[in-house]
Amino acid sequence: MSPPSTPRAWLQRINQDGSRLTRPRRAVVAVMAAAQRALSPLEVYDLARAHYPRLGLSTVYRTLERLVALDLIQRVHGPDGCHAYVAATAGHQHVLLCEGCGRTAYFDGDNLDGLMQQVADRSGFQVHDHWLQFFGLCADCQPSERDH
Amino acid sequence: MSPPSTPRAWLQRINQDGSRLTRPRRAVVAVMAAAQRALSPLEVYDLARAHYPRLGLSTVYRTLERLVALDLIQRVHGPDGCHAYVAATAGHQHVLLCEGCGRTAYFDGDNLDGLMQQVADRSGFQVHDHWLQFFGLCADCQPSERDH
DNA sequence: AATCTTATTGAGAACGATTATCACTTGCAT
DNA sequence: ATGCAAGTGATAATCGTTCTCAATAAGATT
Repeated sequence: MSPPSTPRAWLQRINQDGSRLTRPRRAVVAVMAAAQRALSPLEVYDLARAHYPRLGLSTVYRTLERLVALDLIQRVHGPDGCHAYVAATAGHQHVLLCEGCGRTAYFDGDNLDGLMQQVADRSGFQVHDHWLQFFGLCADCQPSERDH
Repeated sequence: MSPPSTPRAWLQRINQDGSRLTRPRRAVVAVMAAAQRALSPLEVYDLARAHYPRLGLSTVYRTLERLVALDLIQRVHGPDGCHAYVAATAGHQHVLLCEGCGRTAYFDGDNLDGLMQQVADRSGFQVHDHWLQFFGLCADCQPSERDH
């Protein structure tokens, strides 16, 4: 049940959905499936025009929206921007975000069900979703001891 | 070391910082110190004009920014908007957000240090911050069994 | 291959939220 | 009371996102 990881598989999934396989979509998919980090719509636009120069910005927005709906990508919220997107992973995973370069990784969280239940009981809230995100610096963005 | 909870104490803190105690600031502080839920800048603007009608919107933005810097309020990120503010709490707390009305509560999270360490070891990231947020419906926003 | 239908597209306008500008005001130290 | 720098608000400028609509092209049908 893992989301497809190759552009080819993404395109199949789009097709299954009844959507057309257009060149603009191929370009956006190529970029998002290859991205190792969270990208803003504008970054996607710039990168995708390398594949298909007459791509329009509106189409990037529309396509990102659709890829989110298909669970192929997900939106990532950070302290600064809140409109970056990365390839999604299987199931409910938690995001680890590099504040230097935007690189993302996923990790399995602790089981938070107990805590959710406890909080629900105490607060009277019905808790039905959660975010757990870690922020830091990836290996490449850490100042090495020597550099100092 | 808990942040002050009365408007009076907030004003003292602003004063200590070397900032002037102006009427626009008093109006914004009055609103934020009383708010039980996350407010957008525009909402703050509307509410604060009840206290001081010739308040300008720019000043609201500037004041919110300053209150964040003083740790009196904090920015809350939600699935939809990312520009709402609530009164901050002592230390590192986690946010519980009502998706119906925006009401917020805080809870003490599990100790995530172990998980952070584990993730750091596996990923090579230096992890130095985290977010844990729960989303749900507060008691008032839950559809009661009868309403169905 | 030619045709048709309709989803999709891109250019540009429109929009809403945030930030910058700048002459004027006001807190507050003197 | 006075002076001055911090702060203010009206307005303009800017940014990211969404809307509009005529033109295009995917893919089914023949």
